[in-house]
Amino acid sequence: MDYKFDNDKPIYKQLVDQLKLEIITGKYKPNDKLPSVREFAIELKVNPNTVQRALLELEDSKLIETRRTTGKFVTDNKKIIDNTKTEIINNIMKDFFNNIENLNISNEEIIKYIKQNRKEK
Amino acid sequence: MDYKFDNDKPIYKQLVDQLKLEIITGKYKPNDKLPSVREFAIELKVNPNTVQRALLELEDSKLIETRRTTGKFVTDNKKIIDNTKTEIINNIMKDFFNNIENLNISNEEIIKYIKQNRKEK
Amino acid sequence: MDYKFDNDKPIYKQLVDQLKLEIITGKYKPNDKLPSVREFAIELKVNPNTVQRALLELEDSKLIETRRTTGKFVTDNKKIIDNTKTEIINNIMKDFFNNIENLNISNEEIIKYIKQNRKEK
Amino acid sequence: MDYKFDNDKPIYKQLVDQLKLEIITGKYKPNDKLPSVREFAIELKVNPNTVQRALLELEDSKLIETRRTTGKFVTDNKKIIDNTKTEIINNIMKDFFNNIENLNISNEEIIKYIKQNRKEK
DNA sequence: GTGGTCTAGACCACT
DNA sequence: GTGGTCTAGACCACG
Repeated sequence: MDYKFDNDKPIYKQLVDQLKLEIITGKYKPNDKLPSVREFAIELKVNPNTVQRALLELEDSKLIETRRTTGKFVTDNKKIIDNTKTEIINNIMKDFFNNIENLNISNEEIIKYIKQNRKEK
Repeated sequence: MDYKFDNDKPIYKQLVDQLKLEIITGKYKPNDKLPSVREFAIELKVNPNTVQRALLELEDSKLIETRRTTGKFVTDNKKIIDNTKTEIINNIMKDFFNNIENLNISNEEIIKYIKQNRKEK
Repeated sequence: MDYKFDNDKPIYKQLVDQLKLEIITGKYKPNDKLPSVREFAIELKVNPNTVQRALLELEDSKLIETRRTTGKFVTDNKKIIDNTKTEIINNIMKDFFNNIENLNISNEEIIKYIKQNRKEK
Repeated sequence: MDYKFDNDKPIYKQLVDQLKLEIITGKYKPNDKLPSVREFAIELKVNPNTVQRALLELEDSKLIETRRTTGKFVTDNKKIIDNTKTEIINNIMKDFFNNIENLNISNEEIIKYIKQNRKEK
């Protein structure tokens, strides 16, 4: 795992996004134990508080839960994970639609652009 | 014209984006005179410094130019406007591709989503 | 018996409260023998140290006593049990009064709320 | 205003509760500007980060909003404030009911206790 | 060893 | 001057 942070967004927010992604794509599975705050901090070379803040946000969104003194775990509620995934996709699409809204571009043109420029894996 | 600003982005940057859009979509045409900084400020209910900063950035990108004592005008260089448009579109698409990059979504699915959810005007 | 612990309070404290309740409500009667630390630990799926700590606190409050080599027993001093009960009730009421203290709610309203929402058994 | 913090709860949480109360009881009114983070910190003799954390939580619950560079303001959405008030009351009552649930106390007894012990203002 | 909280102090962008 | 972020480092309760 190799995270690089850019300067446009707060690190903790990038971390939230990154971890969300890893949970909804199954890299971290339900009930998996996350690395401890300290381990994360060392691995990512950031301050433990920064990690803590990111994990707090994930916990608020119910994607992870803290079991006292034993660590933090990915939720076992798959519905929450699925909902999160749908929500993320919808947000991405909504942002995208907003961005091109005023540019008078047809769906045809967008689709053409995608086919020409996006390589699938 | 009724702008609302959100708190996530600097106002001046939102202003830059808005004005860029109005130039490349032809709402402001080449050689049009822009409202004065003061007028903008009153209309948008923002600090004149904020307007000033936005216009400065537009001037840097050559989309507008200051003609001494008479005001600020949209460039008459259509190529610059066209390039800006292309650049904006490319950026939007790039951001979009980045956002969905790790979600394992095929082009097919994206196209389907667009057809189902984006209404053209 | 099926205990679930929440993460806001220390487990041992939740255990103390639970056991206190079972003593003052007569589920465990005076002179009853308690399960051993080990049995408790298995039944509740917690660390034996946690059980130990809870029982220690109960012993401090005189509600249970250790008889060497034979185990731990609920006190036979009914006055202690009664006092504990009164104390618990007073604490609950005191907390409750504190909580609503600044909300400008009259006794009338509280009583009405109770009548409407609390079903007795 | 004179806050004292106890040691049972995190300071930031006590601050959240305190401010919530002051908002729902109208001590801070809709659209009021809150003292700045730094002012709060000095007044309460805590670290600005602690204040920041509390205000963040209030913002999450929509009770306050941040207007960039100008400060933090009580929401102008009275519905949110009302809902918060109802929610707080319900939580207090729910906790109370839970606490006395196993004690076999009748509504009559509770009401009598309240009448005897709670002095209204 | 685990997370939670707090402090002190710094730097930054924005207006 | 305003809030936002981050670091370094400390202490605590819990199990």
